[in-house]
Amino acid sequence: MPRNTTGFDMRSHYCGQLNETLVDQTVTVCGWVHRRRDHGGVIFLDMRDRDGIAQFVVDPDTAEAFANADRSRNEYVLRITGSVRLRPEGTQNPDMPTGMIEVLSQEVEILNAAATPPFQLDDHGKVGEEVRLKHRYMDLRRPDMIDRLRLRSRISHSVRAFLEQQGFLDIETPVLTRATPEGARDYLVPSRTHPGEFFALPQSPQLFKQLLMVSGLDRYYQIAKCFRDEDLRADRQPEFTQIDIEASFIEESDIMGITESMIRQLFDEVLNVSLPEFPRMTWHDAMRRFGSDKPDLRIPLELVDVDDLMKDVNFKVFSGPANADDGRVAALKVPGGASLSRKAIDEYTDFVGIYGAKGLAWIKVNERAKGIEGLQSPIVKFMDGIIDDLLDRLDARDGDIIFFGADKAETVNEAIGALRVRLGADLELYNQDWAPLWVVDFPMFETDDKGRLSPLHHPFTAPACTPDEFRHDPANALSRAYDMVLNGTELGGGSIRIHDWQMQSTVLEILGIGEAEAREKFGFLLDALQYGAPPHGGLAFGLDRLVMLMTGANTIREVIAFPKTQSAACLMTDAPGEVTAEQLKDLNIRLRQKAKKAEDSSE
RNA sequence: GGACCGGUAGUUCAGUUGGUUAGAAUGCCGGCCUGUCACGCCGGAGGUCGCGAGUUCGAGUCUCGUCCGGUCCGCCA
Repeated sequence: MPRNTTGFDMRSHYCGQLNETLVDQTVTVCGWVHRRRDHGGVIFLDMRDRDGIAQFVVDPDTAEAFANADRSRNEYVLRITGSVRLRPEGTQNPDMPTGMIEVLSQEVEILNAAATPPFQLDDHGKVGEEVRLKHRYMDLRRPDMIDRLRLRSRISHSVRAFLEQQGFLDIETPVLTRATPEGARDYLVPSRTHPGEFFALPQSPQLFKQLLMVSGLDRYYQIAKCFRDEDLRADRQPEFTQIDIEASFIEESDIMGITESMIRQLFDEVLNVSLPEFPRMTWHDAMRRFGSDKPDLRIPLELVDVDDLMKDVNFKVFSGPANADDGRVAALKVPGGASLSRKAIDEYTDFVGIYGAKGLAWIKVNERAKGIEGLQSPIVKFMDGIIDDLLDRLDARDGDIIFFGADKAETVNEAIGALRVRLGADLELYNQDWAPLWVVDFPMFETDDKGRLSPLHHPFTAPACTPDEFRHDPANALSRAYDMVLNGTELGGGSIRIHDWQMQSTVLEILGIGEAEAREKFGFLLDALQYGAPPHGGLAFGLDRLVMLMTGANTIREVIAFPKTQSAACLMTDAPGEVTAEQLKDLNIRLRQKAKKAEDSSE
């Protein structure tokens, strides 16, 4: 009997495990025909399974095996028994991990035939994502996809092992729960037993994990599915996965320390990367220096304030924001950027326009020694008298370009912050592979367009000041929230929570949630906070984004086995779908209009 | 809700100023081939040009609408 490394009887080895140490041994593998090369007198079968690809040779001497190999086509499922041997001199394939050996097949059993695949599974043809998603079970056979899912599994395993070792308990929380106001749009599930009422799928286990702290579970974690019915992006799916963590009797430094260790150990174990210390940056500094609350520190460019210089220039586009309370004039110097073409600059002007910027001023520093003559710019004529101060402050040198944003501070931050990231990518300015950091000292609230306060994090975040100070000036209060950022992506965020029911009531009141509504929607939380709630806090990581970064994928769809499209549909199952009239009746639901598909077919 | 890009053979794409029978590569099918590994050679099949209107003597090509996919803005506590 061959040594069996698979633990099951049907086969002895995975294809990827075959190597020189097995020469002269008889092995049995099961897998898919990756490719078949028929030379008339001899047939080569590249067999593929989860572990890799190996070459099998079928000879006419074994007539039955040869006939089955002859019948086989791509993606047929075969079971092959044969003996491992070194490939003849000159026929080794150094491009294949198993290329030193081949298996001379004695038995070829066709376990299942396969229709012609809808697309080529090898790396040699490009395939559109739409086709891949429709036949996702085929797409997932590709080694790239298997590798990403395998890495995802290793990541969640590493995280679980770390947290278990630190005494965190894996506790499941409900998926059918109640809708709470604020936040994202809920996915709703109608209740049959309570006609007219609905469950909501959780946007996160936030309230449950806080209640587990009230229960005294002390340290909780869960790899939990979360649901938000909002429009999608490359890094956003309607259902996504969080590594959710909460602990009691802790402060910011405790939870930040332990989760930073977790991420550092994860990168070490899975990628063999030792991450640098995570610097801490205040939200205010991040916005000022990078125009973003999740700065990509791989890019060595910074926004520089020049409001003071621009207050008196004869150029209203700059002097206006420079003198306005909510305005900002910021400069972004790109070393060597003077070589950018007019066309490229026009494209960047369009780009910042997406974020509401009305234009993009610039100065090319061609030859600084020549003074104004050495500068090329549509705006330099307005800079009389300040140009030297400006260039000194930016340490501008020959060959640099300086971009300017002047508008409301929020617009400048968004536009020039995005431009900074775009330039980093376009000009390949990255000076390190991994740039993690903590962003801290977030404001409690932001002001929405109607002048109301809304929470920057969520309404259970504790303020970083005394209750008296908080009530006196909530608009300027800072929170005890923290975000972990990696390469310009928010990996996770969390906070120390409010554990005092009066403070929680105050926050809800400031957010415009009246006592009656708070009682109705959050009554169970306010009650719980009165029954001995410990100080507690936690954090949640976006697992999909983490895996995306660690695998180098461009979208989180590449690290999710069965993702949805931008319109939140599944091309494989065709979900969502219609339901029968009986089902709707059971749920006490009548549709206001016919579904679109029905409408199309009836007209 | 909005901006932009795309939809032509199973797949990836080309298709000129609106003009004959819509092409290529790959895949697929058949034949040949005993050392290939994206095997090779010969032959063949394969198309509602996303869908619907309109303009025109004539539409893959122009116009409008619509559906689908993608990127982004808004949105995502």
